[in-house]
Formats: sequence, structure tokens, C-alpha cells
Amino acid sequence: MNEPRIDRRVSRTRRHLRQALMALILENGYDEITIEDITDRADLGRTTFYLHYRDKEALLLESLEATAEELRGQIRLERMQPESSSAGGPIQEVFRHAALNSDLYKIILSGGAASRVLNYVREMLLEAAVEFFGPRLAARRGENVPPVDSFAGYFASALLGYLTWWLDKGMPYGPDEVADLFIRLFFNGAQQYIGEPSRDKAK
Amino acid sequence: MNEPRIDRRVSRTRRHLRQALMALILENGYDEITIEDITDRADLGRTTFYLHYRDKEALLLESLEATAEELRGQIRLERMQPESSSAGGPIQEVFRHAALNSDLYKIILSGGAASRVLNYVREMLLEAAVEFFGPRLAARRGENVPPVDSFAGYFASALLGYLTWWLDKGMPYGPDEVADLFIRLFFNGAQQYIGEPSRDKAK
DNA sequence: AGTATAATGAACAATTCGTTTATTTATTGG
DNA sequence: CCAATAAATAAACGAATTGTTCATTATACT
Repeated sequence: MNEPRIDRRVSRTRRHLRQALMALILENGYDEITIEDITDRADLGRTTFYLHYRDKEALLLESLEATAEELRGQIRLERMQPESSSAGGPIQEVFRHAALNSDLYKIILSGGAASRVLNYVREMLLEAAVEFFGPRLAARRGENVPPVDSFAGYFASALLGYLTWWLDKGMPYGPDEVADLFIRLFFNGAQQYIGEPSRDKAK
Repeated sequence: MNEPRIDRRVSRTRRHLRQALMALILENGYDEITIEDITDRADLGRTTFYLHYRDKEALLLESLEATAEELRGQIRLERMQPESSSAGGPIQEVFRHAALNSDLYKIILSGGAASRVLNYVREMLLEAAVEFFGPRLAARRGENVPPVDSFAGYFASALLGYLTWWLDKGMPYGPDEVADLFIRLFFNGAQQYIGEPSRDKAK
């Protein structure tokens, strides 16, 4: 098979652009950055940018896509080796991956990345949640179970939001620890910790 | 008390600007909009904009502030009249308020408003959560209760995210209904609906 | 009615964008 | 190592947008 093998200059240029964008977002936020800022930082001509990407967003999306694929790989892999090493389920895997790539995660989740990028992530997670919980909920049809979309929406929202909160606050608690907190809250609920579900809910 | 009473022209102009911005965001998203788009829509001179606001963001923040204050008022009021009318706790109140002001909520939460605006909302909600849950958690010190910040972070994330999801999907389920779904998931947890907390959690 | 204040339109320099062009430089494959 | 190919470059461009100033006109307040 003839994979065209990418010109060394191309991969080098793209790598530099990606790194420059990420560094700049962490310094000043997404919105402020101009194309020239990026190429200056990457030590490239401004024209060169347009040979590779349509705009800032396209560049960011590339980093995102690559990282998401990596995470999916990790989870698949972890699912293969049933009880290996320090395994702990997909949620631990997510928090660990976020800790390792915290720069990119921060950028996407709260660095003011273009809203389309964030929505893209939301949809990705939502899909995964529907796929994962769908069958389990279906198995209990009739037991006053919430609709799948609502359930998946809640899960995706809670996870994404909690991840954002954790990164925003500078990652207090280690990844496994925070994953554990999340799991306890998501699966067991808050009631156990604070008593009444809500003033009137005990009707 | 001499409140200077605002010139009729000023309040009219500002109102037009606010309305124009919201309409435009709903049509094209936040980023695309130029100052001139806004003043055109509001039928005002471009220069006039700068007599009132520094930039787009300032204008949006004004709408946000006003609406947030309104919501706080509703909740306070609802808290006063213990079991009146169709009361249902602050969470119902939030979803109802969101339904009534869904345009603004959509804009802020997923219309691609400036990230600073969204972060502003996150912090607001986080503060409220700490204040609300802090004492309740403190009362159970020592019972393996999660740290307050983590707990509040989870709550704020879940609520904000779930609200976003609900609005994004075009508000399936009525406000009271969706508030109920949220409360069940948040307080009672997901375990009841899907069984195992997580493959390995039953260690 | 008379004064104060707000809105206006024109004009401005400064940025940024996205593209085109001709030229130089680096990489690949033989 | 050489030649063919592809990539990077700098300069220059028009078009948009921003934020400001200024003189003039319109509107609201008392």
C-alpha cells in the first residue's frame, strides 16, 4: 500500500503551529490570538499558515481530534486487559488522560475555545453515553426509568462539567481520587451526604 | 435620595441594543456579529454604541446581570411563601426561569457567548452551591463526606450542563418534569437505574 | 422656551484577514 | 550527489472591522 508519506517540512510546520496555538491560548485565551501571533511564535511566515489550515479553529480541531482518538484508544485497550495493572474503568481513564493532557483539556473546556469546538466535544461524549447506557436502561423498561436521552444528557453534562471544574481549580485531588468522587456522586447520588433530597421532594 | 432618573433616550437606545444583540446571536452566533450589525439592527448610528458600551461583551453582560438578579429574586420570593401555589424548590425555579427566558439562556450557555461570560455564570452558580451545601455537609463531618468544593463543583457542573443539554435539544420535557429528572439523578444517583456502579467499583 | 444632553454621520488611523505573485529553500527519489 | 518536486517565504493587495474624534442635528428635561 502506498501511503504518500508526509513531507518532513509539512509535519514539522504543522507541529509547530499546533504547539504555538496551544501555548498562546494558555497565555492569553483563544479569542485574542491572531494568525500572525501564531506564525510568529512558530517562527513561520504568515502565508504558510494558510497553506495548511483554513483558520484558527481548524488548527485547534486537529489537536482535538488526535487527542480524542488517543483517549478512545486507551479506553479500548484498558477494556481488553480485564484486570491489569492499575485499571479502574473508563471514567478513571478519562481523568487520567485529562491530567496527562491538561493543557489541551483546559484550552478546550475553559480556555475560551470556539464554541463550535466545545459543542463538538459535548456531542462526542453524549454519543458515547447513549451507546453505553442505552442497553442498560432498556433492560429495565417499565421501572420508572428516565428516558435514555435525558439520562445520557445528565451523565455527559455532569462529567464534562466536573472535569472542567477540576481543571479550572488547578486539579486539586489526584485523577483517581477525583474520578472516585465523581463515581460516588453519579452512581450513589447526593442524598446520602446531605439528607433531604429537596425541601418538598419528600411529599 | 436623588436617583438621577435616566434620560428616556438612553434607556431606549440601550434596550434596542440589547434586543438587537440577542436577536443576532440567535441567528448567527456570537462570534460573527460586528458592532455595525448590532447598530444596524437597532437602527442606530454605529458611534452611538460606544457611548454606552465598551464592546459586545459588556452589552451581553448587562442582559445577563439583569436576568440573574431576576432569578435570584424569584428564588428568594419563592422561599418566603413556604408552600404556596405551584412551588417546588429552587431547582424547579431555575428550570422555569430558563424556560421563560430561553433565548438568553441559550445564548449564554451554548450560543457561543464569550467564554468570560460563561465562566462568570459558572462562578455565580458555584458560589451559590457552596453557600447552600456547605452547612449541610459540615453537619456530617467525619462520615466520609466529599469535600465541599468538590461537592459543590459537581452540583454546579451537573446543573449547568444539564440545563445546557435541555436547551440545546429544544427543551424536550417541560420545566417541572426536567427539574424532577435532575433532582432524581442528582439526589438518588444513577445506580438505581442501571445496577452496577462501574465494572470494578464493586471491589 | 431655553438649556443640557444624546445621537448622528463623516472621516481617521490601526489591525486583521485572506489571497496572489514571484522567489528562495528544503526534501525526496533516483 | 543531482535533478525534479514540493514547501516556505516576503511583499503587496483590497476588504472588513475596530475604536476614536469632531462638528452638527435632534431630543428630552425643567
